[in-house]
Amino acid sequence: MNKKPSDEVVMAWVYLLKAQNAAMGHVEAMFKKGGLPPFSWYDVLWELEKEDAVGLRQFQLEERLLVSQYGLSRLLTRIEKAEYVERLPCSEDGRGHRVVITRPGKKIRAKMWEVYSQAINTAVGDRLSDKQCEQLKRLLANLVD
Amino acid sequence: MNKKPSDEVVMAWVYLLKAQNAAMGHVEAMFKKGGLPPFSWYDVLWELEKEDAVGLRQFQLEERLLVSQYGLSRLLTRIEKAEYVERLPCSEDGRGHRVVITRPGKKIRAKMWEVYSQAINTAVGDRLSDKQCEQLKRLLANLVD
DNA sequence: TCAATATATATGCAACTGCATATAATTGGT
DNA sequence: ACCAATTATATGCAGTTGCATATATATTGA
Repeated sequence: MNKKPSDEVVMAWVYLLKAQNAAMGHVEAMFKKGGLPPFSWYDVLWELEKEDAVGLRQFQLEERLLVSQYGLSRLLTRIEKAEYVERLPCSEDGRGHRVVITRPGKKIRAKMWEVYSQAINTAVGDRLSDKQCEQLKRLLANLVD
Repeated sequence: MNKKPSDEVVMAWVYLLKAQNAAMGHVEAMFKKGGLPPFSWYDVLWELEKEDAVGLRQFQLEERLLVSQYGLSRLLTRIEKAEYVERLPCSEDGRGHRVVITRPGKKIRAKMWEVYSQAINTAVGDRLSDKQCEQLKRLLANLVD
């Protein structure tokens, strides 16, 4: 026999959905208003920029991001079409490639961060103190595997 | 000049995304494993079941749920095709209709809740105490308009 | 060495979403 | 009563996703 979740648990779940929805709404609205690429491009570009010229294999990116294998494959195809990343042949493994950010890619990432950081402030920073954010992070961390 | 978000704010944002992703992953996996309709159907059925025979106008449902107008319109079309809801003509407003849950709809909602409630336990209840859930809810409530 | 298995990535298809706009009915002002 | 503006809902289209599977290369064990 399975235990029913307490009201507290259910409400936490409900507010997790609501909060994520609201916060993501702010961020996406500001991205669109800024005429920027979709939100999902940011994380890819940022992970790649941190590796600079070396880049990352696709499966490494996959580990770092919240995206499926095929989702990433197609996401990269789109970002590549916009010339913000390149898929370079990979000498040590013929199946894959190294994905690297381009110079325009770095440029747009910086531009996106301008908007993104402000959006995070709108969605979170203006609503919670640093102390509360720290507390929130600690609680949420328990929900992540 | 715009203020940069503090590290605490950024980390709270990051963990909001991660936690939502992980928690939703658990729920969707369990729904799929149970051969149940998509997750999004649940809230619709539940809101309607609470109104029983009276039902709700589409715009009322829209206010209660986290879904766009056209998203809801098509969601209802799909749920209606499965015969879990009906769109009845509306005497007092010829533009719309009353949406009501059917008997099979109530049946499947109950079945979905069996799985859903367990999934919420897996995603949240097994990971946070009631006190922590309460705290989490309070913090997240600040992020919702 | 070679077949079996595992890994890295891509893709056809169907379902779902956003955006803009369409359609239809209601309301308000004159 | 009439027309403009507003409200309720639907839909064409293009873009995005999940699922299952395909393709290609690498690795392992006999």
